Amino acid sequence: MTSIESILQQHIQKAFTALFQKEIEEPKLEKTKPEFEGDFTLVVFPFLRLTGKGPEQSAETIGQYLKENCEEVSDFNVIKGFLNLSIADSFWTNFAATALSRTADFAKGQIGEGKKVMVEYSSPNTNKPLHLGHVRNNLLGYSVARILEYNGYEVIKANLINDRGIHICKSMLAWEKFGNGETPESSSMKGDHLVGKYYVAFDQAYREETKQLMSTGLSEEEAKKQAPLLLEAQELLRKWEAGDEATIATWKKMNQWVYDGFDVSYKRLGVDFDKFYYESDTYLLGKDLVQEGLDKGVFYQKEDGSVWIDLSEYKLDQKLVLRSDGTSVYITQDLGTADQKFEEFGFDQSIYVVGNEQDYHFKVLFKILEKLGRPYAEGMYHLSYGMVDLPSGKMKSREGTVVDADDLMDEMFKTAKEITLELGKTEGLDEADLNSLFESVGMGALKYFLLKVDPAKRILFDPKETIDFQGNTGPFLQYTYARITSLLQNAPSVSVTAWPTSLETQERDLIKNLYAAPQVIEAAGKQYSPALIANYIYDVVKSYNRLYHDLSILKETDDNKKALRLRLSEATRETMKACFTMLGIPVVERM
RNA sequence: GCACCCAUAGCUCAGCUGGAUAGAGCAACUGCCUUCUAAGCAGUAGGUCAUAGGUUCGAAUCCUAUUGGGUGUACCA
Repeated sequence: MTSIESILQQHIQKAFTALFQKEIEEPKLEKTKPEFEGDFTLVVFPFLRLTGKGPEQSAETIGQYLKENCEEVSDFNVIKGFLNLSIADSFWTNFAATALSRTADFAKGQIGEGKKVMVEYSSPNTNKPLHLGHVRNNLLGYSVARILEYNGYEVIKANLINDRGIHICKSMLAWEKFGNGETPESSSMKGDHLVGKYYVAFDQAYREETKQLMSTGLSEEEAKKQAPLLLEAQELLRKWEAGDEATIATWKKMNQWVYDGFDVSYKRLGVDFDKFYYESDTYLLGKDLVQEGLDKGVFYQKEDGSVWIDLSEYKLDQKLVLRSDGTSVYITQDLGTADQKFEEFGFDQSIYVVGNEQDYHFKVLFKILEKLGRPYAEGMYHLSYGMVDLPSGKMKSREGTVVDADDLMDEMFKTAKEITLELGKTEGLDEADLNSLFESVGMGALKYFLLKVDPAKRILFDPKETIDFQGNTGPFLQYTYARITSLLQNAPSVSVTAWPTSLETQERDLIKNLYAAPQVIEAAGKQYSPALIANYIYDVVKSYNRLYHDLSILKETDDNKKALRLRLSEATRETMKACFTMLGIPVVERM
């Protein structure tokens, strides 16, 4: 379908040849501001050199031409240098009659047709439960994957689990020392929380030791390095790397506890994965790339044997890629993992959903891949997002100043329950229906709250203030969805003799919003931004609610008008469903 | 020190590749439920778009500097 914008643009180009004998590039069109008459606006200031006339006169001439030569343009007006064009209602009703009868297809994008993209997200450590920061990551990653799917991509959702290293050894050590064999079963604690408890226990004991050592006259730095607990944890890591049986057994057991816990949280968040990577499998990868880099002259070696890359010409400094003892660092394994992923999936694009504290890391990573001549380097993208902070500052697992993901979801459920029961519209729903309703509304509120803000921005979360359920929120959207559902359930089938030829403002506004769906979905796919979808669907819903409030639908006596409004209701519902799917927000049939 | 990100109403956020009098929601105040779900709709009030320059016919948007907040810059991950 040719968009109305490009129809107008073509006619404007024709107008310039016809009126001024000048060729112009595709002119930019804007949406007309609501306080003016019209649908699209051409700003004529940039063209004054070509027209040789003043702004009003130029606009007037072009407007006249369009009105006469472009059937979609029903009228125009000129204010200063702004040419406001009104699109004929017949165009909008025709759109409602045709494309909106299959909204879900209409809204789908094609930019990803035939392309494969990997989205890596979540990527947790296995020494502690998920917190609000992880929630943002998971929702963002999942939503972006969904958005890309909607744009036609084949999407592989990947999770690279950081299952090895000093942090998990700390939890293991603390559990061995203080745990008395405690298990998730014996403590009836979720496995990830149990392991997290020992991570905190380690830190407390470690601090204690550090303090002790400092009182014997050691500096803080020395004390931190010499604390027996840390040395033991490091020893445990060495044993793990050596493949010590008992150590591996404990490691496997405790990791499994964590996975069992994560499974529950993931399920509740509504996220899933197609492929899991484990750092215990990948942490040795990448060394062959180091050799390749040396051979190609991309890397250089110092006398002590360490290998570096000089990226100072890109303001990225010099970066170590291999230690002098020959062991790899974080970026080494990331290089290797990138290769492995590409070999396995042959993607066109690869997206890493990782917090903005790693901006530098990914710049370096991508630059190295580019310098090594990796064909896929161009398709790499770091979807960087801001931290979720508390009024007191950063969340710190070790210090217990975190908003726990499971607790928060419980909290959301509770609030949703309170509000729902207070409104008292739930008669006829049984226990199971009610619980699923509370869960959907609570999660809808949480997800919309986190996804509606631009990923680049940090989010301030105040645990003392509950997340809103009114206004620009998930529950507001869900409510509108439920209301439309109910309306359509009561709707008779109406036969149309002719679609209306003129529209009410509320109808036209809604249609224009619905019309924009493909553009918004495409933009969200290009920018990897669920926020665009969230803000868009809010606009759609607002315009629908205005129509719902101001105009009657089922009681409309003119069948043609009634049919149009029902069609718009269906289309709104379908558009919402599509957006909800992309955001991972559950739909609610009744609330 | 150097690099990157952010700064819009009391609070939380929109504002597309520069365009008309900067928009929502929350909180405050005011209307609207014998009519399709009031988790709704409508209205009032609230802004020197951090500051100062610059580019432009035109800047919240682009450039430079400054201030404030965050992050990174480890032979940690």
